[in-house]
Amino acid sequence: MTDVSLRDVASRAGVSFQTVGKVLNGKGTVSTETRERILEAASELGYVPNALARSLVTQSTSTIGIIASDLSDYILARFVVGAEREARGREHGVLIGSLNEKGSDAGRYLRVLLERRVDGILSAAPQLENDVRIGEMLRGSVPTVSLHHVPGGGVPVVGSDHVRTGFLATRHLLELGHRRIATVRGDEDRRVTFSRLKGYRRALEEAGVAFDPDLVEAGGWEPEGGYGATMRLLERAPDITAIFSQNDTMALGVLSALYDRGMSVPDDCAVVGCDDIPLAAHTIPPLTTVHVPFYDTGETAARLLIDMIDGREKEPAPRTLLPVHLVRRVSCGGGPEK
Amino acid sequence: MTDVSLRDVASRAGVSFQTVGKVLNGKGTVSTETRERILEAASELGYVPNALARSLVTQSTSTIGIIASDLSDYILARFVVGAEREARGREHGVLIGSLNEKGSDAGRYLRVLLERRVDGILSAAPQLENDVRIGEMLRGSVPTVSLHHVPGGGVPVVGSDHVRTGFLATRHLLELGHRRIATVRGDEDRRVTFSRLKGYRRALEEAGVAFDPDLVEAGGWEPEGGYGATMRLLERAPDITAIFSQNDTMALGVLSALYDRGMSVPDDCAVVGCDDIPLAAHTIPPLTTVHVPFYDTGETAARLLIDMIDGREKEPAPRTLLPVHLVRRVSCGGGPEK
DNA sequence: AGGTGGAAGGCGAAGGTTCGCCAAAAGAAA
DNA sequence: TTTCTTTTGGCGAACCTTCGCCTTCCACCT
Repeated sequence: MTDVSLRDVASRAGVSFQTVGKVLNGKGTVSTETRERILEAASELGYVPNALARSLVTQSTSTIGIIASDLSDYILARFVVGAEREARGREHGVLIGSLNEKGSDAGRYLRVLLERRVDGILSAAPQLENDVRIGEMLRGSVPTVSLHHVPGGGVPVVGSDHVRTGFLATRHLLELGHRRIATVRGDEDRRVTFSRLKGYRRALEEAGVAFDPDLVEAGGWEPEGGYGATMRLLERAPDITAIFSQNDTMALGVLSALYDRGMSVPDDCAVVGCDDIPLAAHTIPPLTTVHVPFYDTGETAARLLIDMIDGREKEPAPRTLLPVHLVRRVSCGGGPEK
Repeated sequence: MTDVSLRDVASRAGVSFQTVGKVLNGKGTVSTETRERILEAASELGYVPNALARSLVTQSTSTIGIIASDLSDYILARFVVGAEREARGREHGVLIGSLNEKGSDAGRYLRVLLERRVDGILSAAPQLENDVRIGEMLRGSVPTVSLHHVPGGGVPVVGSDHVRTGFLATRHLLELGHRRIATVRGDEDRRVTFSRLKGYRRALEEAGVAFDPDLVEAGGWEPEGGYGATMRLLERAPDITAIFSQNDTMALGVLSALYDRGMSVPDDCAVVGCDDIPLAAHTIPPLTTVHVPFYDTGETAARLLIDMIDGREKEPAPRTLLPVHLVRRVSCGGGPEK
């Protein structure tokens, strides 16, 4: 790994290093003869341009930083993959950091990104949505796009329509004739919980079904929580005929609980999830759910961010919501497709 | 984002920029008085050191590059999270790229990493395990550690003991008294498939059960494949009493197939998976599986890589295998714990 | 008084690029 | 032949650090 520089190539080709630069970047005018001599020298020496030096002078690293929650969460990983692909397609590198659960290392990590002079930042860490300090930092640094709310605003958000997600799931159950529809919700400190709940209530209202707070139970996002919430619901309101789980992961627990209670899905109780993670298609029975376009969201966010960096996008929309749609499978009955 | 440099801080504090450098890096000797003046000026101006310029002179970026498969795969994501956490704990940044399925963009991406002068590379893309050209590139550049085989060798590999994985799963079934044990295997072009198959055969052999090629069926890693493979197995060998699925994802399909055939798990057929992905604990019934420490593997790989970069590790072991262990749940019967 | 030594801080170079500008040579027009 | 234009390629500066070395100043010792 003896680094070979423009100078080395130049001395081998018998020209100045600036001329080599011209050839390699296809700028300026150089005779075909010298050009070939230089190209040959470069390939013989195995020249690899030094992006560091370039960035230093151009004041741009062609790198975006992603601040992410735990990447082993499928949903987050999809965001990131979408964003990374888009960024790479646009000749941008991706510097990534996976935060701890509390997000308490976000400040330090953000600083690392700024030291490395990333051209922009993509925030994909919902645990930061109430963090005022981080919001402040994000607003005041490089161009930023977020996949979640940023306290204080000023940072464009790209996401999906969570209200509609809750609405579609609930309306589907209503259309199938259910009237006692329970919901297993996520954490109270997350906005998405309220949005999906709002969609649930809106659908009930439209159908003229009264909202019953007894039918809402916290499930904490994970299967265990879904299991426990279902058991409590069944205890409290044995007359429910359907459950809307505010994500597919909890729905796994919901299904387990119903199974353990000897209830058949969808006959004794219909279940609808949301997110449409891959194994939703492989639960027993396959889960009807609302598809949320995580990959596209990441892609869109990266596109917007890079447009902002390029200066192509001067007035980014403060919110971009991608559409969601219902995916009918078996857990609600009513046939796989309308 | 008007960048403020050492010079700016210096002129505000009335000293030379080199002195500011000394203070900020805690090197040299500077009087307490000037030090404070400098610190104050730096914080007033919001000085953020420029890692680019530093790297240029120190010839080290404190950055590792990760070449990864699709990050939305849980297993890969765990590797990456482990590696990233370890790297960050050791003050290293992570530049990541998620390859396409074929890995055909690996060459280009590798070049990007080299241009950015990463200090080392972590390869986590099994689709490259037969790619001779990439093997060549990896061997001849910066320090590298791989999570999969690299053609031509010369790159230390960190992984888990796949043979033992297959062995433990199969032995468990044998111990429970099964004799007709089928296995749903992964893709033929992947080494892990052969290793797990080898473990399966070894366990059979130790127990004095003859290997029957009819009991091996390809499942292509995904639930659909596991479903199809199970159906074919049931057709061909209706006397099987247990199935070892070479990953948990396919096991989902195995469970669905058995369910659709009206067979009860574990009474009519026991199922054991491997990998221990989170939802293995939440299938119906909960899946007995072999735990594979993906996070630790990533962590270990990053640790080794950074030790190599530091020069702390001169003769890395060509192979480091982390231990795996059986996790008993319900899908094999025999009680949750021994 | 002469000498020694340490603290404080400045200086110059280097690291590998990009970019604007200038000089020399070559070709075209007069 | 002279002059003008174009092509070709060199030059210097800038980007922001780190690092080794040097100077200055002051205190202390003999």
